[in-house]
Amino acid sequence: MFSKACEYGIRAALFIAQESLNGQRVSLKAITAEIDSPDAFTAKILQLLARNEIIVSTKGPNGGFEIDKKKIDNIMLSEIVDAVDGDSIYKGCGLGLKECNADKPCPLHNRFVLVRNDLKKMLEGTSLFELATGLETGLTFLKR
Amino acid sequence: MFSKACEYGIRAALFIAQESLNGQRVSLKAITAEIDSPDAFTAKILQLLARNEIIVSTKGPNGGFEIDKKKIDNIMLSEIVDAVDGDSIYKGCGLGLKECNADKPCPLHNRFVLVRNDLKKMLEGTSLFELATGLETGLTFLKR
DNA sequence: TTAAATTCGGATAGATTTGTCTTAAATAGA
DNA sequence: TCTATTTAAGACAAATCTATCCGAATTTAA
Repeated sequence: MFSKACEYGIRAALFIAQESLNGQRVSLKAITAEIDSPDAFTAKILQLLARNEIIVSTKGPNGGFEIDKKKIDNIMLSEIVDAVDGDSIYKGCGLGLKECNADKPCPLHNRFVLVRNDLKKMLEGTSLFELATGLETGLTFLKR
Repeated sequence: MFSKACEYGIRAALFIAQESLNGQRVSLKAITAEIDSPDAFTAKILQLLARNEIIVSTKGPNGGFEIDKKKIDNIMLSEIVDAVDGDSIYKGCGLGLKECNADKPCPLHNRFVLVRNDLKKMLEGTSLFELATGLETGLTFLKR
Protein backbone atom coordinates (compact mmCIF):
# COMPACT_ATOMS: atom_id res chain seq x y z
CA MET A 1 0.00 0.00 0.00
CA PHE A 2 2.59 2.54 1.15
CA SER A 3 6.23 2.45 0.08
CA LYS A 4 8.84 1.38 2.59
CA ALA A 5 10.01 4.98 2.70
CA CYS A 6 6.51 6.11 3.57
CA GLU A 7 6.12 3.50 6.30
CA TYR A 8 9.37 4.65 7.90
CA GLY A 9 8.30 8.27 7.45
CA ILE A 10 5.02 7.82 9.27
CA ARG A 11 6.57 5.78 12.06
CA ALA A 12 9.35 8.32 12.51
CA ALA A 13 6.93 11.23 12.48
CA LEU A 14 4.80 9.54 15.12
CA PHE A 15 7.75 9.00 17.42
CA ILE A 16 8.97 12.56 16.91
CA ALA A 17 5.46 13.81 17.62
CA GLN A 18 5.21 11.78 20.79
CA GLU A 19 8.55 13.06 22.09
CA SER A 20 7.82 16.61 20.99
CA LEU A 21 4.63 16.55 23.02
CA ASN A 22 6.89 15.78 25.98
CA GLY A 23 9.17 18.65 25.04
CA GLN A 24 11.92 16.35 23.82
CA ARG A 25 13.91 16.72 20.62
CA VAL A 26 15.14 13.34 19.31
CA SER A 27 18.24 12.30 17.37
CA LEU A 28 18.33 10.17 14.25
CA LYS A 29 19.82 7.33 16.30
CA ALA A 30 17.05 7.50 18.85
CA ILE A 31 14.47 7.43 16.07
CA THR A 32 15.90 4.47 14.19
CA ALA A 33 16.38 2.59 17.45
CA GLU A 34 12.76 3.23 18.38
CA ILE A 35 11.17 2.41 15.06
CA ASP A 36 13.75 -0.23 14.02
CA SER A 37 14.64 1.21 10.63
CA PRO A 38 17.88 1.62 8.62
CA ASP A 39 19.78 4.72 9.75
CA ALA A 40 20.91 6.35 6.52
CA PHE A 41 17.72 5.61 4.63
CA THR A 42 15.62 6.98 7.45
CA ALA A 43 17.79 10.10 7.45
CA LYS A 44 16.87 10.72 3.80
CA ILE A 45 13.19 10.49 4.59
CA LEU A 46 13.53 12.84 7.54
CA GLN A 47 15.23 15.33 5.22
CA LEU A 48 12.17 15.10 3.00
CA LEU A 49 9.83 15.75 5.89
CA ALA A 50 12.01 18.66 7.02
CA ARG A 51 12.02 20.22 3.54
CA ASN A 52 8.24 19.91 3.54
CA GLU A 53 8.20 21.71 6.89
CA ILE A 54 6.46 18.86 8.64
CA ILE A 55 9.34 18.40 11.07
CA VAL A 56 12.17 20.71 12.16
CA SER A 57 15.77 19.54 12.10
CA THR A 58 18.62 21.01 14.15
CA LYS A 59 22.30 20.29 13.55
CA GLY A 60 25.07 20.04 16.08
CA PRO A 61 25.36 18.59 19.57
CA ASN A 62 21.94 17.97 21.12
CA GLY A 63 20.54 18.46 17.66
CA GLY A 64 17.89 16.22 16.17
CA PHE A 65 14.30 16.38 15.05
CA GLU A 66 11.14 17.80 16.54
CA ILE A 67 7.69 19.01 15.58
CA ASP A 68 6.13 22.29 16.61
CA LYS A 69 3.86 21.31 19.50
CA LYS A 70 1.06 23.54 18.29
CA LYS A 71 1.09 21.89 14.87
CA ILE A 72 0.94 18.27 15.97
CA ASP A 73 -2.82 17.99 16.05
CA ASN A 74 -2.95 19.78 12.74
CA ILE A 75 -0.60 17.53 10.81
CA MET A 76 -2.55 14.88 8.99
CA LEU A 77 -1.20 11.56 7.76
CA SER A 78 -2.07 12.63 4.25
CA GLU A 79 0.61 15.33 4.43
CA ILE A 80 3.30 12.80 5.26
CA VAL A 81 2.17 10.34 2.61
CA ASP A 82 2.10 13.20 0.13
CA ALA A 83 5.59 14.39 1.05
CA VAL A 84 7.11 10.93 0.72
CA ASP A 85 5.05 9.07 -1.90
CA GLY A 86 3.44 11.97 -3.73
CA ASP A 87 -0.21 11.81 -4.73
CA SER A 88 0.05 8.46 -6.51
CA ILE A 89 -2.21 6.85 -3.93
CA TYR A 90 -5.02 9.29 -4.57
CA LYS A 91 -4.70 9.64 -8.29
CA GLY A 92 -4.33 7.04 -10.97
CA CYS A 93 -6.41 4.16 -12.24
CA GLY A 94 -6.53 0.89 -10.31
CA LEU A 95 -5.72 -0.97 -13.52
CA GLY A 96 -3.00 1.45 -14.58
CA LEU A 97 -4.80 3.27 -17.40
CA LYS A 98 -3.64 6.81 -18.07
CA GLU A 99 -7.07 8.06 -18.94
CA CYS A 100 -9.61 6.60 -16.60
CA ASN A 101 -12.46 8.64 -15.20
CA ALA A 102 -16.21 8.58 -14.78
CA ASP A 103 -16.64 9.43 -18.48
CA LYS A 104 -14.29 6.75 -19.80
CA PRO A 105 -13.85 4.34 -16.91
CA CYS A 106 -11.92 1.11 -16.65
CA PRO A 107 -14.02 -1.87 -15.63
CA LEU A 108 -12.95 -1.49 -12.02
CA HIS A 109 -13.26 2.29 -11.81
CA ASN A 110 -16.48 2.67 -9.84
CA ARG A 111 -15.65 0.06 -7.25
CA PHE A 112 -12.07 1.24 -6.97
CA VAL A 113 -12.79 4.90 -6.31
CA LEU A 114 -15.06 3.92 -3.43
CA VAL A 115 -12.25 2.10 -1.66
CA ARG A 116 -9.65 4.70 -2.46
CA ASN A 117 -11.79 7.57 -1.29
CA ASP A 118 -12.17 5.79 2.02
CA LEU A 119 -8.40 5.53 2.25
CA LYS A 120 -8.05 9.19 1.34
CA LYS A 121 -10.60 10.26 3.94
CA MET A 122 -8.89 8.14 6.55
CA LEU A 123 -5.51 9.73 5.86
CA GLU A 124 -6.89 13.24 5.66
CA GLY A 125 -8.89 12.76 8.82
CA THR A 126 -6.18 11.31 11.02
CA SER A 127 -3.71 13.60 12.81
CA LEU A 128 -0.34 12.80 14.30
CA PHE A 129 -1.76 13.84 17.66
CA GLU A 130 -4.51 11.24 17.68
CA LEU A 131 -2.10 8.46 16.88
CA ALA A 132 0.64 9.67 19.21
CA THR A 133 -1.66 9.48 22.24
CA GLY A 134 -2.11 5.75 21.70
CA LEU A 135 1.66 5.39 21.78
CA GLU A 136 1.96 7.46 24.95
CA THR A 137 -0.60 5.36 26.78
CA GLY A 138 1.07 2.14 25.66
CA LEU A 139 -1.89 0.97 23.63
CA THR A 140 -0.04 0.96 20.33
CA PHE A 141 3.50 0.23 19.13
CA LEU A 142 6.04 1.27 16.51
CA LYS A 143 8.28 -1.78 16.52
CA ARG A 144 8.03 -5.43 15.36
CA MET B 1 -1.97 -0.19 -5.06
CA PHE B 2 -1.47 -3.16 -7.38
CA SER B 3 1.85 -4.00 -9.03
CA LYS B 4 2.22 -3.37 -12.74
CA ALA B 5 2.19 -7.13 -13.24
CA CYS B 6 -1.13 -7.35 -11.42
CA GLU B 7 -2.65 -4.52 -13.45
CA TYR B 8 -1.70 -6.27 -16.68
CA GLY B 9 -2.94 -9.56 -15.25
CA ILE B 10 -6.38 -8.22 -14.43
CA ARG B 11 -6.71 -6.41 -17.74
CA ALA B 12 -5.60 -9.47 -19.68
CA ALA B 13 -7.95 -11.74 -17.74
CA LEU B 14 -10.85 -9.41 -18.44
CA PHE B 15 -10.18 -9.39 -22.16
CA ILE B 16 -9.76 -13.16 -22.24
CA ALA B 17 -13.00 -13.51 -20.28
CA GLN B 18 -14.86 -11.25 -22.67
CA GLU B 19 -13.64 -13.17 -25.72
CA SER B 20 -14.20 -16.52 -24.06
CA LEU B 21 -17.81 -15.57 -23.45
CA ASN B 22 -18.02 -15.13 -27.21
CA GLY B 23 -16.41 -18.52 -27.72
CA GLN B 24 -13.13 -17.02 -28.90
CA ARG B 25 -9.66 -18.09 -27.84
CA VAL B 26 -7.16 -15.19 -28.04
CA SER B 27 -3.44 -15.05 -28.77
CA LEU B 28 -0.81 -13.22 -26.75
CA LYS B 29 -0.50 -10.67 -29.54
CA ALA B 30 -4.22 -9.99 -29.57
CA ILE B 31 -4.18 -9.54 -25.81
CA THR B 32 -1.24 -7.13 -25.67
CA ALA B 33 -2.69 -5.17 -28.58
CA GLU B 34 -6.01 -4.88 -26.80
CA ILE B 35 -4.73 -3.97 -23.37
CA ASP B 36 -1.64 -2.08 -24.60
CA SER B 37 0.95 -3.95 -22.55
CA PRO B 38 4.50 -5.24 -23.20
CA ASP B 39 4.41 -8.61 -24.96
CA ALA B 40 7.02 -10.68 -23.15
CA PHE B 41 6.19 -9.37 -19.71
CA THR B 42 2.52 -10.02 -20.26
CA ALA B 43 3.38 -13.56 -21.39
CA LYS B 44 5.03 -14.20 -18.02
CA ILE B 45 1.95 -13.07 -16.18
CA LEU B 46 -0.30 -15.21 -18.34
CA GLN B 47 1.91 -18.19 -17.50
CA LEU B 48 1.29 -17.44 -13.84
CA LEU B 49 -2.46 -17.30 -14.35
CA ALA B 50 -2.31 -20.55 -16.34
CA ARG B 51 -0.32 -22.32 -13.64
CA ASN B 52 -2.93 -21.15 -11.14
CA GLU B 53 -5.60 -22.62 -13.40
CA ILE B 54 -7.37 -19.32 -13.83
CA ILE B 55 -6.87 -19.37 -17.58
CA VAL B 56 -6.10 -22.19 -20.02
CA SER B 57 -3.24 -21.89 -22.49
CA THR B 58 -2.91 -23.81 -25.76
CA LYS B 59 0.26 -24.00 -27.81
CA GLY B 60 0.61 -24.21 -31.55
CA PRO B 61 -1.19 -22.58 -34.45
CA ASN B 62 -4.54 -21.14 -33.40
CA GLY B 63 -3.32 -21.53 -29.85
CA GLY B 64 -3.72 -18.85 -27.24
CA PHE B 65 -5.58 -18.25 -24.01
CA GLU B 66 -9.12 -18.79 -22.88
CA ILE B 67 -11.19 -19.23 -19.75
CA ASP B 68 -13.71 -21.97 -19.14
CA LYS B 69 -17.05 -20.30 -19.86
CA LYS B 70 -18.72 -21.89 -16.86
CA LYS B 71 -16.03 -20.57 -14.53
CA ILE B 72 -16.07 -16.93 -15.60
CA ASP B 73 -18.73 -15.77 -13.17
CA ASN B 74 -16.99 -17.74 -10.47
CA ILE B 75 -13.54 -16.25 -10.86
CA MET B 76 -13.10 -13.35 -8.48
CA LEU B 77 -10.59 -10.54 -8.82
CA SER B 78 -9.08 -11.64 -5.54
CA GLU B 79 -7.90 -14.87 -7.19
CA ILE B 80 -6.00 -12.98 -9.85
CA VAL B 81 -4.47 -10.53 -7.38
CA ASP B 82 -3.49 -13.46 -5.22
CA ALA B 83 -1.89 -15.36 -8.10
CA VAL B 84 0.16 -12.37 -9.23
CA ASP B 85 0.86 -10.29 -6.12
CA GLY B 86 0.33 -12.87 -3.40
CA ASP B 87 -1.57 -12.02 -0.25
CA SER B 88 0.49 -8.95 0.61
CA ILE B 89 -2.51 -6.69 0.05
CA TYR B 90 -4.64 -8.54 2.55
CA LYS B 91 -2.03 -9.31 5.15
CA GLY B 92 0.67 -7.12 6.56
CA CYS B 93 0.69 -3.97 8.63
CA GLY B 94 0.06 -0.59 7.06
CA LEU B 95 3.21 0.73 8.71
CA GLY B 96 5.29 -2.33 7.83
CA LEU B 97 5.48 -4.00 11.25
CA LYS B 98 5.94 -7.75 11.22
CA GLU B 99 3.81 -8.30 14.27
CA CYS B 100 0.77 -6.07 14.17
CA ASN B 101 -2.64 -7.27 15.22
CA ALA B 102 -5.54 -6.35 17.42
CA ASP B 103 -3.56 -7.46 20.49
CA LYS B 104 -0.41 -5.53 19.67
CA PRO B 105 -1.48 -2.98 17.08
CA CYS B 106 0.47 -0.24 15.34
CA PRO B 107 -1.03 3.22 15.77
CA LEU B 108 -2.78 2.97 12.42
CA HIS B 109 -4.01 -0.59 12.79
CA ASN B 110 -7.70 -0.04 13.55
CA ARG B 111 -8.24 2.55 10.87
CA PHE B 112 -6.17 0.66 8.35
CA VAL B 113 -7.97 -2.67 8.64
CA LEU B 114 -11.26 -0.94 7.95
CA VAL B 115 -10.03 0.37 4.63
CA ARG B 116 -8.24 -2.81 3.70
CA ASN B 117 -11.19 -5.01 4.53
CA ASP B 118 -13.26 -2.91 2.16
CA LEU B 119 -10.67 -3.51 -0.54
CA LYS B 120 -10.63 -7.20 0.25
CA LYS B 121 -14.41 -7.45 0.15
CA MET B 122 -14.48 -5.58 -3.13
CA LEU B 123 -11.96 -7.93 -4.73
CA GLU B 124 -13.57 -11.05 -3.30
CA GLY B 125 -17.01 -9.87 -4.34
CA THR B 126 -16.25 -8.92 -7.92
CA SER B 127 -16.22 -11.57 -10.64
CA LEU B 128 -14.65 -11.44 -14.07
CA PHE B 129 -18.14 -11.88 -15.50
CA GLU B 130 -19.52 -8.72 -13.93
CA LEU B 131 -16.66 -6.64 -15.23
CA ALA B 132 -16.58 -8.26 -18.66
CA THR B 133 -20.18 -7.32 -19.38
CA GLY B 134 -19.31 -3.65 -19.04
CA LEU B 135 -16.63 -4.16 -21.64
CA GLU B 136 -19.00 -5.98 -23.97
CA THR B 137 -21.59 -3.22 -23.82
CA GLY B 138 -18.93 -0.57 -24.44
CA LEU B 139 -19.43 1.10 -21.08
CA THR B 140 -15.88 0.43 -19.88
CA PHE B 141 -12.42 0.23 -21.45
CA LEU B 142 -9.10 -1.57 -21.09
CA LYS B 143 -6.84 0.87 -22.92
CA ARG B 144 -5.43 4.37 -22.26
C1' DT C 1 7.61 -35.29 -42.38
C1' DT C 2 8.32 -30.64 -42.68
C1' DA C 3 7.26 -25.89 -41.80
C1' DA C 4 4.88 -22.43 -39.47
C1' DA C 5 2.59 -20.67 -35.43
C1' DT C 6 2.36 -20.30 -30.88
C1' DT C 7 3.31 -20.66 -25.80
C1' DC C 8 7.14 -21.93 -22.23
C1' DG C 9 11.17 -21.11 -19.64
C1' DG C 10 15.57 -19.41 -18.64
C1' DA C 11 18.96 -15.74 -19.14
C1' DT C 12 19.68 -11.16 -19.38
C1' DA C 13 18.98 -6.09 -19.20
C1' DG C 14 16.96 -1.73 -17.55
C1' DA C 15 14.47 1.02 -14.09
C1' DT C 16 13.10 1.95 -9.64
C1' DT C 17 13.30 1.43 -4.82
C1' DT C 18 15.84 0.56 -0.88
C1' DG C 19 19.89 1.03 1.56
C1' DT C 20 25.02 2.47 2.57
C1' DC C 21 29.18 5.26 2.71
C1' DT C 22 31.77 9.33 2.89
C1' DT C 23 32.53 14.04 3.20
C1' DA C 24 30.70 18.59 4.20
C1' DA C 25 28.25 21.89 7.03
C1' DA C 26 26.46 23.58 11.29
C1' DT C 27 26.39 24.07 16.20
C1' DA C 28 27.41 23.66 21.15
C1' DG C 29 30.63 23.64 24.62
C1' DA C 30 35.30 23.54 26.50
C1' DT D 1 39.36 28.80 18.57
C1' DC D 2 39.23 23.82 18.66
C1' DT D 3 36.86 19.63 19.11
C1' DA D 4 33.06 16.65 19.31
C1' DT D 5 28.40 15.92 17.87
C1' DT D 6 24.89 15.92 14.83
C1' DT D 7 22.30 16.55 10.39
C1' DA D 8 22.86 17.42 4.99
C1' DA D 9 23.98 15.96 0.61
C1' DG D 10 25.78 13.42 -3.02
C1' DA D 11 27.79 9.23 -4.81
C1' DC D 12 27.49 4.61 -4.76
C1' DA D 13 25.63 -0.33 -4.02
C1' DA D 14 22.15 -3.89 -3.49
C1' DA D 15 17.61 -5.64 -4.15
C1' DT D 16 13.41 -5.81 -6.43
C1' DC D 17 10.35 -4.97 -10.17
C1' DT D 18 9.64 -4.38 -14.98
C1' DA D 19 10.78 -5.66 -19.45
C1' DT D 20 13.31 -8.03 -23.35
C1' DC D 21 15.56 -11.82 -25.89
C1' DC D 22 16.16 -16.27 -27.55
C1' DG D 23 15.96 -21.09 -28.01
C1' DA D 24 12.94 -25.15 -26.71
C1' DA D 25 8.62 -27.46 -26.79
C1' DT D 26 4.11 -28.21 -28.68
C1' DT D 27 0.64 -28.30 -32.08
C1' DT D 28 -1.57 -27.67 -36.61
C1' DA D 29 -1.70 -28.23 -41.30
C1' DA D 30 0.20 -28.81 -45.69
